[in-house]
Amino acid sequence: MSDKRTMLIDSAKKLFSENGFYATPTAKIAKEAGVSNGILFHYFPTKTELIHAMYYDIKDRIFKYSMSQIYKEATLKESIYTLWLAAVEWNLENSEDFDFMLQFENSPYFSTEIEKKHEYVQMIIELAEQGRQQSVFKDIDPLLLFQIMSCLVETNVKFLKKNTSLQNDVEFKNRLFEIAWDAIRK
Amino acid sequence: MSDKRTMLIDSAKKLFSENGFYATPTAKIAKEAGVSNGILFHYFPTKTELIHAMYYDIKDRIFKYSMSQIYKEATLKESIYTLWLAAVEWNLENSEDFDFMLQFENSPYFSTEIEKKHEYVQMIIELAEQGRQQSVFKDIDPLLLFQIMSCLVETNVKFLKKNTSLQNDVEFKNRLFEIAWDAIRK
DNA sequence: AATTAGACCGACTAATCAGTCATATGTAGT
DNA sequence: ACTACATATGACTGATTAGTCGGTCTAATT
Repeated sequence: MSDKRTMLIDSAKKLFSENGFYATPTAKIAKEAGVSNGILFHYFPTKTELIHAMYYDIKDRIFKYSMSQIYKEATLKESIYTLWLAAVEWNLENSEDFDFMLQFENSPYFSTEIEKKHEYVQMIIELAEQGRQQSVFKDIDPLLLFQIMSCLVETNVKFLKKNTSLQNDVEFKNRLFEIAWDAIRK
Repeated sequence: MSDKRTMLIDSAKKLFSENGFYATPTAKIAKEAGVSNGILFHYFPTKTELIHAMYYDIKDRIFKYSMSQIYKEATLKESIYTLWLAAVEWNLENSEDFDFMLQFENSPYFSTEIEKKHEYVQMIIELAEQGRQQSVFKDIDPLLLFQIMSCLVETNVKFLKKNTSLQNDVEFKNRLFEIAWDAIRK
């Protein structure tokens, strides 16, 4: 994997999260990365392919991080808590990735088919199915449970980004988790 | 309020929800509305102002609809239920408005300052404040409570749009409401 | 030494698009 | 009949931008 390819993705991420991807010319991305315009299209034949590559790159990284946090002997609630916290903290620490994702997932570039394919989503859906069978979660579609958790994480991260003083407040974060937990538990 | 102005907004809504607003040229909007290119800029000096006008137009309409559903003697839970249901049903019935809103609220055109200005948002924030003071809701920022309700409505509408058979299932909708209610109640 | 292939450059182009402008018509007040 | 303003047109423009292309450089292979 080339150095320049990575630098292009990083620059794109930065500029996209600042101005959105429609207001970010490819030429500017190349300039920011300190490479030529032509090399961008050498690695990513179209701007769309660059954007898709970025999406998968981010999902992979958050998945790896989440998996590193989880442990096997945990109860269901503990697992959900760990995953919830991992998602919140990862998104706070990777703010540009978060902004990019928000924009991407609500743009015409995105479809639910793209989303469902990823192993990260599959893993959480399985967990939701488990909790439902054990009568711990409310009796609704596991995909919907996943989407509810996701949208709550999203809302919480947005809120914490605006209220920086609360970002390290463990007690507050626990209260936020209780909201999510009460929503899905029976 | 001119006829053509309304037609421009309607055409823009249709095209934006199909292709997104960056992929929709102003010329196409005018053509779809059956008016000249120039008149678009007579009513909306810039494309951005057209987009903002559409946002306020939609908020106004959902506000009016919600207010028509609510009644004064209702308990707090009843009021929240009515507002939640009104939002879900309105968004289901006004699918193009919903798609536009999703896109807009996650684009660089949008800011929380714009959101907070609207009386619809103000009204719900007040209700949230009320519930918090009465110890019915969890003890968190009313704005956050509003955003949590909004994101849950959003998720529910997205889900119902994909599962058309559930759209008229009152019992299912009640279960969806319980999720939202459990999330915010103490 | 000759060949090849991929990385790399940046000037260039073809197309697109937001917004302008000269012009014209309707219409309401004086 | 005159003024003034809102409504309307559509050809036009200046700026921007995704993607191309002709060509150079380097390093490995034959």
